Amino acid sequence: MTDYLNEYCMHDHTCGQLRAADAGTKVTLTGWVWHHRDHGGLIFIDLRDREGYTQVVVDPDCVTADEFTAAEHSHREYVVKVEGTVRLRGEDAVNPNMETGEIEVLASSFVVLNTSVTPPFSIEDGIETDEITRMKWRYMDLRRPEMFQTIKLRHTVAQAMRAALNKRGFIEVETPILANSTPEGARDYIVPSRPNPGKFYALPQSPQQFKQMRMCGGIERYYQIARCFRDEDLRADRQPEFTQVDIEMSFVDGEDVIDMMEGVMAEVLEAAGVEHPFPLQRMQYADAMEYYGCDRPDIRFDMKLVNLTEIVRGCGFGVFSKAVEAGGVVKAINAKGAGDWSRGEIDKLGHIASDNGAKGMAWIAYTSDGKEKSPIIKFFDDETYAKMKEALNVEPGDLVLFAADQADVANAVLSALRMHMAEALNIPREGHALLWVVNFPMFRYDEQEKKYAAEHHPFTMVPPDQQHLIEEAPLECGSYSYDLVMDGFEAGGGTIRIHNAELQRRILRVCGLTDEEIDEKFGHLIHALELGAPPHGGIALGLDRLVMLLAGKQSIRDVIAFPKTSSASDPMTGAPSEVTTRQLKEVSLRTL
RNA sequence: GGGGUGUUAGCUCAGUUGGUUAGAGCGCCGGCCUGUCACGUCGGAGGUCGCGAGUUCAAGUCUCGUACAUCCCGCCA
Repeated sequence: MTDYLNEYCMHDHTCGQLRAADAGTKVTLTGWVWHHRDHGGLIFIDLRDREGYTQVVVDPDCVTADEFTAAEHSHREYVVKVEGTVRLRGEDAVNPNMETGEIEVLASSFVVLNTSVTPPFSIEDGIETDEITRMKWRYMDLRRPEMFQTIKLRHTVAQAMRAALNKRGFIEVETPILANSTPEGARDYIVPSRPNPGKFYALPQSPQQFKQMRMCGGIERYYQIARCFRDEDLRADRQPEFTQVDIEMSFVDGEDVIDMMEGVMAEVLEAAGVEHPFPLQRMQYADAMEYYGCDRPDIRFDMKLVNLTEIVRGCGFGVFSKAVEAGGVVKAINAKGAGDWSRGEIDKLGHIASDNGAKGMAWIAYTSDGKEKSPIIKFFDDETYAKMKEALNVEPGDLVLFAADQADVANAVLSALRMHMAEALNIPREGHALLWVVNFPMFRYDEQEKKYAAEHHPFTMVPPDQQHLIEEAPLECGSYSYDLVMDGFEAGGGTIRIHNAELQRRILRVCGLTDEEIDEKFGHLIHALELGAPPHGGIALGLDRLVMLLAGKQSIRDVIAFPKTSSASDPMTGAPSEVTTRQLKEVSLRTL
């Protein structure tokens, strides 16, 4: 199966390939010295390449004196070529922990192809070396088997994606990296244009507009594994440059895109060795917010949010009743298994609430020996308290955590607490759970900018029966939108696009753009819509996140061959770095 | 922009109420060793305690500032 790896190169077998059946074969292996065990008169070397490792035995009776000396001095990460004969190990010497553990190669020739200084860290799986050290010597990190497996999984997923899309008539088309700045959305990475002093390109945040143009260009089905750039602060699941599988189709509605995508995902997951039932669950955006407090719920465990607003309306506990009076909500989660936590442990959860904008966090603990502990029980009358307990399905051993605030704050707090408690209580979250979250609102109100902004993006189609709401009641206006959610992460998101120029103008006006700005920034799009744009829609999948989840990694840095640190720098190459005054002058820039 | 945590040998870490010469494991270097596979064994080298101020008779330890890493909030249509 790995035979193709043995063509056009110095070796005729890989280090992961030889088995008992190969005994007696003369072979040539190349690789890195992994472990080196020198017994004085006999040397064992575990020779490693990307396919695995094989024990090489260097016996002074079988090689020249010079070769034996070379083997004695071949320490970690030396690159060597070994010729020798495969032989079965003695019964006592078989190593069941290695795939090639039944055999070893007795060297008849030993050649050092390159030496290595002492590696900065061990090339082993499961190391706890600081990430900046791994990044500074990223090529060393990539030699670790688990890193190769992850990078290979990424390749497998990308190729399965391509194959599935090719089969369905999609055409891969590239779009420009030097593109135009977009007025809304993330901060752009900008690139000065030398022939156009004072003007700049922007690196694309996504190929969104190009793919719509492509539909207007009659391609009908397009995809691209596209690099996207956003100059925003980083997170464990966010890098300044990342990869989207960008997909767009013509003459479709939302159902068509979802159906197509499920077919593609089924094939991708199969290629990645993951079993998952299809069709996928669909959840309304409103339900996701109500029961999970976020638009990307991890449904591998329960602990749903319980809405107590009506039960506590007008109750004696001022924090709750006032929140309701102010138009807010009171919601709670029941963390089963945390009822015996100490007051100190519970109080530590408060920072999660304050991090997410709440003023405080009320709680009631039900100890497993039947006691109730809480600073707030005394404020409730018996009937209210009984109703709360019933709604929360309270049993001994439960810890109930409350949020009383405006709905968005309460949801954010409880969603964060829900994830935290799942982690803290070690609630099983094995395997993967994919679902669609559908029908996002068209707009949200941006408190900072004091204006409406598109929840997904401003090119999203509004259902015909709701288009009258666009100006009348923007926040009540829905959209044809769908996110693919996996294990609590947004793995992808898509919409049906607007293909009517006037509707597009109306949306952009609600987002605060004047007609002049619309013509200036989106004139090309408006023109395209006026010139026979077909109904179209699509989706973009976050390849890094998808692979991160499939590989069971905590960070997308682990699935990107050369990632950046949280300050968007690369410790290996030193990027970003200063440029010469001359370079700046050429692009008509000067430093402050 | 804000908050949390961290920075001590090549790597991972310990370092007490401030007190003599800053330790361990792994790795590295040298010796011995023909069946190991985390080989064993004997010996050795290796430190501006992130950086800069300050307090003190005395700072790895206390204070302030700063850099970097990482997690989170803001931000990410």
